[in-house]
Amino acid sequence: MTELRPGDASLLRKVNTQVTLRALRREGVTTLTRLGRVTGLSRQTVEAVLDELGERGYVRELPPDEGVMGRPARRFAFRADAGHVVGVEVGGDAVVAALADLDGEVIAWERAAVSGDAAAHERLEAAGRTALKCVDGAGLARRRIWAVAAGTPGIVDRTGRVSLSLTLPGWTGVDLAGLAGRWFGCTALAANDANLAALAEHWRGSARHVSDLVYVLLGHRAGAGILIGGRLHQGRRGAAGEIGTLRQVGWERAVRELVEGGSAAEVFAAALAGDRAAVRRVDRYAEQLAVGASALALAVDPDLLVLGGGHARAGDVLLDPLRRHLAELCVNAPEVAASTFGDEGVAMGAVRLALDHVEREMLGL
Amino acid sequence: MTELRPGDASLLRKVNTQVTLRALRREGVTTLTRLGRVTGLSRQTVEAVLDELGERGYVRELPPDEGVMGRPARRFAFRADAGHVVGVEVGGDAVVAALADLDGEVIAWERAAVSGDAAAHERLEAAGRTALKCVDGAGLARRRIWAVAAGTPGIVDRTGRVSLSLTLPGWTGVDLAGLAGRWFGCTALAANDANLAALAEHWRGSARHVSDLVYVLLGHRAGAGILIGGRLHQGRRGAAGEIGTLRQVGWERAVRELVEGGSAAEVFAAALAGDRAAVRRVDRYAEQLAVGASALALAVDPDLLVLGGGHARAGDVLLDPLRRHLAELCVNAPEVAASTFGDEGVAMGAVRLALDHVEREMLGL
DNA sequence: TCCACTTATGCTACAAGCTTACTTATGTCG
DNA sequence: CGACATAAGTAAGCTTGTAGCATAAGTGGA
Repeated sequence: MTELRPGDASLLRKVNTQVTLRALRREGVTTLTRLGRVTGLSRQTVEAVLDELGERGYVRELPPDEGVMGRPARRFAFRADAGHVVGVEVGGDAVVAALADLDGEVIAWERAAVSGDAAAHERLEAAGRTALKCVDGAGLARRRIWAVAAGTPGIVDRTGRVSLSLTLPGWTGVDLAGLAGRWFGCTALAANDANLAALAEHWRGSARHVSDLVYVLLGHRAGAGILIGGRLHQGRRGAAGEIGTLRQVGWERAVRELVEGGSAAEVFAAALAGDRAAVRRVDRYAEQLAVGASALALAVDPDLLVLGGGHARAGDVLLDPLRRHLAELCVNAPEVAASTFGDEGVAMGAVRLALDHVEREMLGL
Repeated sequence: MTELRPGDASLLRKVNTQVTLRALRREGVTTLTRLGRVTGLSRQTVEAVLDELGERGYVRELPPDEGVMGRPARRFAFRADAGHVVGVEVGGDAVVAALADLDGEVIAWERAAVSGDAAAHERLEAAGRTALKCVDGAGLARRRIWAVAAGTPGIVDRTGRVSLSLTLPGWTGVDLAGLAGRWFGCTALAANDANLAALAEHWRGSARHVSDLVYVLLGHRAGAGILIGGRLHQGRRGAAGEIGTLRQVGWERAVRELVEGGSAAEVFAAALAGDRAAVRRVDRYAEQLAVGASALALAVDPDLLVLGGGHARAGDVLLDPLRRHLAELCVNAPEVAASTFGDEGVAMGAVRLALDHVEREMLGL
């Protein structure tokens, strides 16, 4: 269970700092008195906390509002530009980097194509170059980056090493987090791409008001990420959700079969237009996906199943047959929704992961 | 995420009460000074906390030790007999009740046979009777029971209602927690049997030092329970782990096929003796189980897979082929262990669930 | 029997953090 | 320019915590 430490008075301050900071960020620009009301803390306490946060650079005082009754209130705001994070997707055929401030507002995107059979060092170099370009292009000093996170296909262990990659050449064994740390000389994290995309959906996507979530990433390959209690569940070796590798489930084969008759986009378009053969092909794909998806759904019993990745852009052409097949297989199938992010989900999730780390640090563990 | 409340000084006291209580229970009979050292709190604080706990009846002061150097130290002990809980398994063909004190030491067991096709009200009556007999037989006043928990096959929702039972007649829709609450007029909880057995293994069984765990219950029917981060994961509707119902997995059929040639115990015994046909039969059973087990393992990537229920008593005769088939199916299969509890696992888990509730209450939220 | 030694207790002083109540400052509005 | 509204500032007091030191209550040996 959770380790529990004895608390002295400073613990109180930590808790109340956390409470105040959250309220301030939720409310936006706010007055002292209002913060007191909202948090349930006394004005004095809020003031003391804000002073401290101001000294540390996280909070700024604004000039008082004019034209209102009574003595002008002191106004405060969270300094979202106090620090920044970078989230990177290191994918099979592209690298996507996002630069974001502490509010998670993305300031700049940067993309680069990478060959599917590029060697590991080429892929890494492309990732680093793209991340740096993203920051430099935004005119931000590199030392302003507090954390970096990277997402990539394959199994990534807790230290951020790729412990197994079946799709990218030479990728197994790469210490992705370790190498990403050198880009800006800051802490770096790495995780499986589907896991990060799940995080993004929970943060700002289709799964905002949900606590247990299964995310299925469909594209050149299929993978899954799991959130339980709003937190990433990675498993002992980071392999949680890798059910697609089970032979009986056969996601790999399903993807291959789908694109036998042309590109996936073409098949979906034809099905949408009413082409019988394409409809059957999509239905067959959905049926095969449903086997793995229902296994995940039955194992986890999530509040929501989100479909993301390239194929999810097909929308209901794919989702409706999938829902049908799921209902056949599951006792009570979960709701199914499409991802709200396009091909930016993984990078967004990486931003969220980096922010999680920064926010923990910000308050001293 | 977790709701975060502002803290005043009383929060500190709560935290330190928790810390002190845990240390006291871990150490057994202990002196004031020692508790201070162990917890990292000052002796004064520990004393104040212990005074309070003494008044509430949770802690007792013992006469000082004799024959040691120096001034005799005041000695304290947790009063495990301050309250009691009852854990009940309401199974297909039997009811098992356990009475335990606050340390989780079982004071009395009580069992009763129930017909597999008994009506719901008969089964409930048998359960109530058994629970009451267990307490009465131990000479304990019924009002000393602070909480009851019950485990049963089928899907049990968060309120403790059986929302789906495929094996017990009339069982679907029974408000098990609500009815169990009347036995002793105290709070009552209910959950799926495999979930509770998983809890028991993590508490005092094979999974003590593990945080993510999949428990597979094998007997007349097959079910699974999942622990993540040491906590029960029940899912949206309490159906997490119900992968056995997936047709492709076919646990129900596997169980049927195993016992075609005689009772399960006979088949396992024959296999152990070297009977070729029995060995093949067990291997086939293991192979079929492995499909579902590997799906769970790939979905959750647990630290450990525990096998329990009647068939797990077969031991390595069943476990070894299962390990073999799992290794074939999983990228990196988890370790597999047999349950340490016989047919008492579910009731033990129910005891743990009830204790969890009591311990939360003991400290005020 | 008595005295030195050991160890824990009891007491006092004080610091951190939070709250409440009251006074004062600084605007707007008629 | 005075009344009113609103929030800031100030001071006292409570709870909970820690630290240091004198004191109590045993053991053990001369």
